[in-house]
Amino acid sequence: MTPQRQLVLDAVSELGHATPEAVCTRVQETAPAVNITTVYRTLDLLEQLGVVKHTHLGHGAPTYATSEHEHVHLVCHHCGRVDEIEADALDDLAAALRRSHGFRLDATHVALSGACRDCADRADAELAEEVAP
Amino acid sequence: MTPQRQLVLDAVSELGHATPEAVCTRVQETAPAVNITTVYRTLDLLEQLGVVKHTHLGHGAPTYATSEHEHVHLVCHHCGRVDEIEADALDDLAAALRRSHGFRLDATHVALSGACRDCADRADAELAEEVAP
DNA sequence: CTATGTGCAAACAGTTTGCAGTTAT
DNA sequence: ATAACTGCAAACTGTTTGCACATAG
Repeated sequence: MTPQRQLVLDAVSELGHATPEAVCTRVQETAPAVNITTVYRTLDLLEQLGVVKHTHLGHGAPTYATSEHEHVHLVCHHCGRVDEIEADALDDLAAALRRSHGFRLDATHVALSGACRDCADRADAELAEEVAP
Repeated sequence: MTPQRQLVLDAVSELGHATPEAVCTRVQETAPAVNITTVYRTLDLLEQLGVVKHTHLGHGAPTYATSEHEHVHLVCHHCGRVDEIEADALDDLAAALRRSHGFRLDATHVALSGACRDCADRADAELAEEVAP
């Protein structure tokens, strides 16, 4: 465990979900020479070791978090807001997919996409306005 | 509707889910001068018009399909295999998320990640071998 | 003639790779 | 001295942007 690796792990722990870029920026606050290449390599390594996991929240860069920090993400594709829910919220679906298709769902790896409450409400309001202006 | 746009739409229809690159390659078979920039712009346009939709199947480029072609995707993060299931398989989950979080799920926009039957079975077999070699 | 569409080159973000220098063992 | 780790530069994929030219209404 080199100093760089410790710093990367610390950064992931402190930041919650963070992109490699964000981790790098954080690490560079205390060790400016650390290169983004090292961050990528270290994140890969830590993931192989099972210490961190990455999640795809959407189009952009993935985010890394410590492995304890496991939940399903709901991302709003209007405003980008990210909510977290308990992983067991998808247990029924996972069981059904396994039964019907032999598919073993990894619910935490990819976020669910949709509209958050606020954006859904706003869309409804705008729709109502068009109908009766 | 310019010739380029028609070609892009045709390519999307014929290819099923295709990345912008793949669409471009297909279009260039009949119109070699068409640029990938035009493909991107046209796909955006067709999506605004509601004619096509894109889905994120994983890390790489998104795939485009005609809007009729709506289903949920199951991608295996071991072998990359993509299965399609009916969109209503997630209706219960969608209802639950809406009730509990006001979140309106768009089940078709992002694929569900996991292990397909073959890869799951193979992983099980390897695990058994380690225990009793 | 004005708006729209196109192609090209260049930029961009995110990520990976090759290589040389460094450090630990 | 051998292996592992790091930093840097360069490549790479996927995507967007600015600009000049062409076309159509």
